[in-house]
Amino acid sequence: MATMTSADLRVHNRVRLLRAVHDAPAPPTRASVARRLAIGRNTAGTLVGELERARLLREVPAASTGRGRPTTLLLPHPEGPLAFAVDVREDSWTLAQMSLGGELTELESGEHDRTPAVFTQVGEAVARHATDRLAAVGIAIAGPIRDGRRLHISHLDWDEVDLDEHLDRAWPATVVDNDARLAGLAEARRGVLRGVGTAMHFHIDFDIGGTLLLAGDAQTGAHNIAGEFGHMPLTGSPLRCMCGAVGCWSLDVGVNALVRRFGGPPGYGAGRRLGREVLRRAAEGDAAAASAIDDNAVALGRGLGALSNALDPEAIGLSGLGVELIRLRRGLIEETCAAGLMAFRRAEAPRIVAGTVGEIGPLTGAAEIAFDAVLTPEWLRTRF
Amino acid sequence: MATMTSADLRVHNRVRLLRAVHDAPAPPTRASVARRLAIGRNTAGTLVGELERARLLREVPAASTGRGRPTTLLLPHPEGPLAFAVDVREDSWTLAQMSLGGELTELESGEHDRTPAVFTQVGEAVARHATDRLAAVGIAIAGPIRDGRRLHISHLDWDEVDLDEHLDRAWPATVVDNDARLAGLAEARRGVLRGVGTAMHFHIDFDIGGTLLLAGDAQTGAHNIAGEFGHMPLTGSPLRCMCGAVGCWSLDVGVNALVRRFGGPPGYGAGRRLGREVLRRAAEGDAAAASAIDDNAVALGRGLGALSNALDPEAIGLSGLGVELIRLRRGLIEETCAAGLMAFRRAEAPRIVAGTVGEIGPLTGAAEIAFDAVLTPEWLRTRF
DNA sequence: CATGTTATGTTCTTGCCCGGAACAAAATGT
DNA sequence: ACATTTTGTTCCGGGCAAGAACATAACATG
Repeated sequence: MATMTSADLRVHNRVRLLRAVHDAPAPPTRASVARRLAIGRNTAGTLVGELERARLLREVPAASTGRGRPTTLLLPHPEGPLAFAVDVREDSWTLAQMSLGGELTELESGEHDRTPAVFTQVGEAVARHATDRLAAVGIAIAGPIRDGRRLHISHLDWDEVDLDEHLDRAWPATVVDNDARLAGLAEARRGVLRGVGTAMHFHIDFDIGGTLLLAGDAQTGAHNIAGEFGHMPLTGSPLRCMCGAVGCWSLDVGVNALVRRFGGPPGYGAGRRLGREVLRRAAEGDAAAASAIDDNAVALGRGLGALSNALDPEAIGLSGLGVELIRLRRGLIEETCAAGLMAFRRAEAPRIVAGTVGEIGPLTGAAEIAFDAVLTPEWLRTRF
Repeated sequence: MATMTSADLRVHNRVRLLRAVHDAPAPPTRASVARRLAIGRNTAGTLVGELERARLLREVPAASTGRGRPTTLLLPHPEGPLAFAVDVREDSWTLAQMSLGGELTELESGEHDRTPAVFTQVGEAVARHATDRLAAVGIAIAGPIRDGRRLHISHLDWDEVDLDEHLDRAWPATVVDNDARLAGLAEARRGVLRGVGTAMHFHIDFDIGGTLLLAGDAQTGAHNIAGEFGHMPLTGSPLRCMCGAVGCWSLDVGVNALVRRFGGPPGYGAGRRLGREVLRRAAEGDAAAASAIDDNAVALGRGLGALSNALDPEAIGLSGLGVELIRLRRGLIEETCAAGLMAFRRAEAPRIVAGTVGEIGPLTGAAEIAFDAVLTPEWLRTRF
């Protein structure tokens, strides 16, 4: 709750208005935003006028919907700020841009050599596409990012890579976060978890990562490394995990569990292929594959039940392999989840839902945190 | 982010000022509050004057601390609002009052018959002490409270008791919450977790309950039943828990685990005595008792490590039996916690700290949530 | 003991903000 | 053609916090 003078009030309302435009599922009208924010038509007129002169919004006549004087649609200004989003996966990366309102456009993608040199590569791509419209960059990385800079990515053998040493000083304002958390944030802002007050989201890839989502924001923890739900001993596995702990949930859920089961080849590209292969064989009736999928679903459900007792979500989103598991084994997941719930919770169990943002979840989330840095009083002040 | 007119600004700042007085560890001076809120001395003067006329604050000359014109101390007004707090335990209850600033005074206590009739009893006690200063009542109850009204308390055999049927219509504004969560809230507001951005707190009694504390607020979940961390399968127990799930952490941590180990008598009063007895015998060198304490500490540490991976707290508070466990077995708890942490977290493990609020934690937390209902623009408007 | 220093309180002015009222404008419905 | 509905626009009024200047009450210094 920051200090407020009457001048700050204007800034505050400008931010609210821009945030309303950004968060709307479709471009809203000036009149609807005024109603939504509970401000007068006169005030809305003033605010929109200022934001248009600041090249943040553009007004175009709206198609009339009935009686009454027609109003205008609020669109991002053609010279308005853009957020860049980068998704750094285990062997490739993608660069995209998002404009106010959430429209995402892919700009470029590439492979990388699994060393931090990828950041130089990405930096060059950013420089190629950057214009003076670029306001902030968000980066999604498949691993924990302590304090927003120190990377510990076991599957790339990055133990404590300091991001600041790899981001050129010429980089624009940059925020970095974990891909699973950003996938969850994307669902909370623009997907199936929109409007849910308390939600959990899990992104299931090789292992399982996730985030607690409260009122559309992802919980980060004290060192920005919250969300490693996959490294809790929820399913009784006796194995030691490569994270250093024993019995991690991730040993039983995700592609790695399938790879271990079928003695597949190591290596992440190969593992991903094997994962798809197992899904395909299960669909064709292969009993061993089906049983592996069953085990994955059961382990997933057990963990979801346990975590629901602790965090009481209204809904649980799943992405990555989780979408397939819901499609193939919804009943099994829900049953095992219910079995893990305290009895009195079972009547009102959390909804388990498949993410709707899809593979661009991390990219979308990265763009959202970049915009979060833009839609602030501080940034807005630079524009006036 | 609510609507704001310039008139709301004044209300907003009145709330901020009162909140600053309430949250301060000791009565603050007018000048210090002005600095803290970053408002001018003139504005502070106006605000304090208004709040004094509204019988919310009283100003008394402050002892001078050095050079400069002496300022005034901001104290609760002698006719100002009071919050009542009730702690309903398994066989007894306590009623206390809190004034602005956090001073807690016990008013009355009693036994009860383990039926919801306790609420009638408590209601009569509240009526005995209520004056027109009473602004809100907070109640702490040892069990989950779904949606703030439906109670599921297994050890009292309350399956789905509707609180609204037992709270007389004449009751003042009342908020109800779980005792473990409120104990954590008390530590976050007035105890060892004050100022910690992300914290977990666990109240260890017969079993273990807790809460995630974010910026001094307790996470409630979608149905107000978050925090049942004790009902996650974190320690590999094969037993079925009376909650309906299997392998709950609470089966291995808390007084119930000691009772089961020593085949002690059922019943909560007896269990509590046995718990103290085991602690005493362990202190006297009894090997079986010491081993039981060890097992409790090990199970506690394992769970804390697992949960820290997921939630990344800066500090973990413990109350109830947890205070004794820290005193007797800090090393063991920290070791097993570290073993459950992902390796890269071990260098910066969460601090494990004993609560400092003590047995009045639930009562203090209940008073805090009652004051939370008072220190709002809405309530304040009724006072002007 | 007189004077300077420091921190705070008080008063007045100024710039800004939002809401409300009244009116204008642009569409639909009859 | 005219009423109705919804929105945009203009102007005014009440209100707020900041800043400057001054007043005040303590301590510090010699």
